[in-house]
Amino acid sequence: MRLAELSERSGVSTATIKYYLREGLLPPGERLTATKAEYGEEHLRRLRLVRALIQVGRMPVATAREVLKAAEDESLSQHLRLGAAVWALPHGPEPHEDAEETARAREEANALLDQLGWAHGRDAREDSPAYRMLVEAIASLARLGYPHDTGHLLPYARLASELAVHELDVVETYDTPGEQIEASVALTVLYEPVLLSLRRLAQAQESGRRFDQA
Amino acid sequence: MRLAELSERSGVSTATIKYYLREGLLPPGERLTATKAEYGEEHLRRLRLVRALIQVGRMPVATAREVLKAAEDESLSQHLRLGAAVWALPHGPEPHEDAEETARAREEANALLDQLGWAHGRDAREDSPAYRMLVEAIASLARLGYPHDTGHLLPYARLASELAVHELDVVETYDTPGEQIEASVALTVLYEPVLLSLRRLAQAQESGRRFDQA
DNA sequence: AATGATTGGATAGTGGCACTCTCCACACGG
DNA sequence: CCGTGTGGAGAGTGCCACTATCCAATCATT
Repeated sequence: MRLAELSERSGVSTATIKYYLREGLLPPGERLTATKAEYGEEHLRRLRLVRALIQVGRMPVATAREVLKAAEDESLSQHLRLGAAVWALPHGPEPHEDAEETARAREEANALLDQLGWAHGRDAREDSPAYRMLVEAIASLARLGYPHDTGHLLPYARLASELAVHELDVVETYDTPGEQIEASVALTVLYEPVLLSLRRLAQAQESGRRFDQA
Repeated sequence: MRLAELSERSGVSTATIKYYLREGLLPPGERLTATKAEYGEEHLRRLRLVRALIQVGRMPVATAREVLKAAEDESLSQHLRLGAAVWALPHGPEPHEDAEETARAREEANALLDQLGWAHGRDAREDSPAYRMLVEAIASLARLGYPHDTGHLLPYARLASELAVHELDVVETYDTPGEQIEASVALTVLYEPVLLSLRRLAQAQESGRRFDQA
């Protein structure tokens, strides 16, 4: 298929597809002549994945490129490739290293993770964006005087753990490593808005039940 | 305290505080003379909340203003004021109304919510950003051929529901409606990164357990 | 008083980013 | 053989969260 058809089938403008090609998010089509290139179904699929990463996952374009590169890098272990998307997901501001809440938040986070027995990569853990995101969120809660102790956090961690098991089960239904990687990237990113939107709907539901009893 | 002190205590530059004042995110200080204004502890607190909404909650400045306005609007019901932040949280792109997956995603979402008995505001539900976010996420999953049926989504909804109950319990520990509103805004926004980061850490943990068994 | 620094306020500018517009040479189709 | 369409490349656009610059008033110090 030509660029125009790729555009029509994906709902992405040709200008934007050209931009993604330039940025290396999409492999070039097969050049037929100087002015014609052929794109296949896998381009369409890749383009949809890219859109999902960028629009639904709110990932910067440069980051999406890194994720896709890591996912394709066969020299990395399956574990690292699976984690590529998680590592690159947007994660907000870095912790204020000079704030006193940050140090306490870090202790809180470590206590929580230790208690859960999430010892895997304990050394590397503090480098992870997700860890820093957790620390900053806890520090923000602390600054505003809201609860952020292990007791309040544990339910979240327990649920997160359940979800991870469930998600990896889904990933393992795919046969080839390549499919598993792509599934992991897609599910990590796409189930995030599912989870957030359901939480928000549940809050509305519960708040209505308590404060707006009809 | 003066603007400079407010800046120092909050870690936000004076230029940015002035910007927030201009944008109406922060009430003006008490003007003492033509060149002096006095800010109180409540300004500091409000500023920290604003920062949390914008930086941690990734909310646009204009949106944060709306949230805070709604939270203060005493003509609204407690239920609506509690929901202000949820309503305004960033929620990604609007569903492609002309895509066929969207219609099916909408059915899927309705089936799920009906099954959960989340009937509250069923009519208004489709207007809610969270609902549209859910539909778009399901449609994206469908486009990429990943599972998005009620069976897969139910666990997420169940967990979301647990969290909502837990969060509303915390909100109800505050005495005055004003405190409850602020707590609701802050907890909605700040527990979101907590949940996401824990999910990502749990994934890393679980993926390591399965694929990188040491 | 004189004076240099500081304050709050207004305005214009900056930088990052995701596109998007404009050209261009080429080539296919009638 | 010519109008339309194609893919490629570079510059431009629009948005947005700040941020830098001015300015007049006023405070702190001499």
